[in-house]
Amino acid sequence: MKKLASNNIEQFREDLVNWFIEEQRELPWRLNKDPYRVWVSEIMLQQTRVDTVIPYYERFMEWFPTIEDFAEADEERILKAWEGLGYYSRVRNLHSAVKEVKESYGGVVPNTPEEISRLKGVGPYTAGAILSIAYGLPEPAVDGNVMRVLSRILEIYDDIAKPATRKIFEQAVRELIDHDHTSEFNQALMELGALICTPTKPSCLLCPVREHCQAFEKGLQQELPVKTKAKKVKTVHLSAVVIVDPSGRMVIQKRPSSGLLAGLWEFPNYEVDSLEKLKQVMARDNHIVLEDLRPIGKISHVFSHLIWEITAYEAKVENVEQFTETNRKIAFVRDEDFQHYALPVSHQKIYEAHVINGKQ
DNA sequence: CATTCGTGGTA
DNA sequence: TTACCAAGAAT
Repeated sequence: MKKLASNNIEQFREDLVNWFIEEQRELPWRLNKDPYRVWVSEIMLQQTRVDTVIPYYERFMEWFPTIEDFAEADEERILKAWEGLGYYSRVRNLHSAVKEVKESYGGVVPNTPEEISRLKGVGPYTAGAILSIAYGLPEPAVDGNVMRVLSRILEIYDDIAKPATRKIFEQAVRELIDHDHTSEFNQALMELGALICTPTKPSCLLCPVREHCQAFEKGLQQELPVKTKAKKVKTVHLSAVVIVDPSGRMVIQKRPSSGLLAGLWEFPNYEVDSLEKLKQVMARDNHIVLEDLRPIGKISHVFSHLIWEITAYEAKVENVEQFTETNRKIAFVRDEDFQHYALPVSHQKIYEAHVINGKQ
């Protein structure tokens, strides 16, 4: 790793911060520096694109304008606020942490690294982001953008896929950060990564700090950062069924409170590969006989580490209340109730297939 | 440290 | 179509 010459650090800070002040995007979480608003934005932005987050963030702030509003919300409401964003443990952890701030910190987001890092869902990046953006403290906020940008500027070859590498970049930021403009400096590194110093084909000729960049000087932009490849994911075949009765009620069940898609609702489903096996399993486990059962579609759900290949069925029964399930909460809902439950995208597609099927 | 945790966009 | 990616944290 090369270091910037000490007499150039000051110029680097000035070039970077001035560029950010001039060129930053207008984003809803930049309206003010309310620590709660900054906090929510940082949680939503974890592994999630800015364009995706914007509408979720604006609705979230309408539903829960203050820490008190969110602390008082119930689980179904917070999951509904997050429906479609992914990584649902984020909103459960945020809810737990916000309640903790209300009860233990008088509703004021703590402003020390030790205290803020104790909050659920607040890791090294988010702690640094809130402390530097909302409170002006000179703490590093190292995300994927920052590692990419600084790997190029400082010619750092450490593998950014390795957890230990983050510490290298945190130390670099501690040496570089502008103590008088911590918010702008940290956001500028990320904004530069998003707008100029992109993963492929960076716009170096538009870069405000290319004079300070080792990779630009040596033509190494495409070689950095170093990042090892991820392994490919496995596939699981599922059969899911929309059980509906003459009154229009459907059966949904709540997923466990931890693990994949925790706490979301879904149509009953099993890891079986045929209509007959689905009937057998549901007769055994749910004490319901599905006689009028037919396929309505195939849905693929791609996760980070897993793929579901779902065969969707519709089953017409006399009374959905025949369905029992010992391990999970269940609900019998009509179309007008359906919107109050948060479902994963694949099960929303199953519902769409059911609706389309009914119109034919 | 490696794996688990979503979703939609893009080359 | 495949692979990678996008303001990471918990386990």
